[in-house]
Amino acid sequence: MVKQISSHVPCYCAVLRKAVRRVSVLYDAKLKDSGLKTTQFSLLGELRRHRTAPLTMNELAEYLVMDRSTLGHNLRPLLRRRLVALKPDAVDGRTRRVTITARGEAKFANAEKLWEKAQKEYEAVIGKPAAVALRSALQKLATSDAL
Amino acid sequence: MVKQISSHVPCYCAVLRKAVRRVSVLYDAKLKDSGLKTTQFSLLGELRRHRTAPLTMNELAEYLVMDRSTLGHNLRPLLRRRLVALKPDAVDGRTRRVTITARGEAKFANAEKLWEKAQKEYEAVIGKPAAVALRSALQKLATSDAL
DNA sequence: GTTATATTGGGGCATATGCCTGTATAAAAG
DNA sequence: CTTTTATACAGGCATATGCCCCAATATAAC
Repeated sequence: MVKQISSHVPCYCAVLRKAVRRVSVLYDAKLKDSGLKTTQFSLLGELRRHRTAPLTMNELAEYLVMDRSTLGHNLRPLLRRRLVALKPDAVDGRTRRVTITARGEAKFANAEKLWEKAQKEYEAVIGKPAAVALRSALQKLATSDAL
Repeated sequence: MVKQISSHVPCYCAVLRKAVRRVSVLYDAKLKDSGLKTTQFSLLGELRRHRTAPLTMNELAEYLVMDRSTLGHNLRPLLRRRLVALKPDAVDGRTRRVTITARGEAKFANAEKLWEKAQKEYEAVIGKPAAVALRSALQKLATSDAL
């Protein structure tokens, strides 16, 4: 893209959404050859982080700051491709625990290299200190109880 | 929501997306009674800002930092509800200029009151100075040529 | 134990987002 | 003037997002 013009909009949400569109395009482009979208990459990453004690869908949704039904929808393509699996819980018949498969692990490892390039490019644009500070502010925002 | 837990994820994009989910829920909830989603409200606002000289779809997409096809999709529900209109350009047969209708203006004016409450609540959560600084950083990010 | 309440997740609906491809129109090349 | 190239937009495809309502299961109240 060239010579980006945009109104100076007062809406906090609108500006946030503009930024996420722009940044998502960057990350999705970098991840393209891996066959994963940014959301899918993040989802697999979260599962990887909880390999030893798989989360229920509710827990996973909370970690991802995502609606339960959204998580369900996002899991479907990954289930179809056997990158993740659902295991019925031993004690609670309602819950299913979400795990990353070996295929998923492999896919993630491959995508991680491309993701690092996206991270570097993002940092190059706004500067690493600013990037880290911004991420910290957004993390706080994303996990604020008060909202 | 209560007691939000979330991993400390290194991906700038993932955290940005988490934040946008969370904030969008707040704004959409506030705007609910207006019958407009946040994106629709922003879209109408942008049209309103250019009332006197309606933009082409390409121009509008650029202002919104949004893909052209995404804009087309987002316009469809608004066209259906007669909140916006497309006028063929006088000189260029390919372009269509997007305008907000009287109905759209009325809808926007009503939604604006609710939007202000969302803004206030958002500011209350993270503090007004932080909110303004964050918006400024995100605006820069959204409109950076380098990306 | 039976009933009431709460939790877990699924399915349907609508919008949001962007890619790729095609079509129509305009502008440039010759 | 015809051909080529560039631009503007539409449509199909897939994922992303969240709401609502519902069924199944579990827990609490009695």
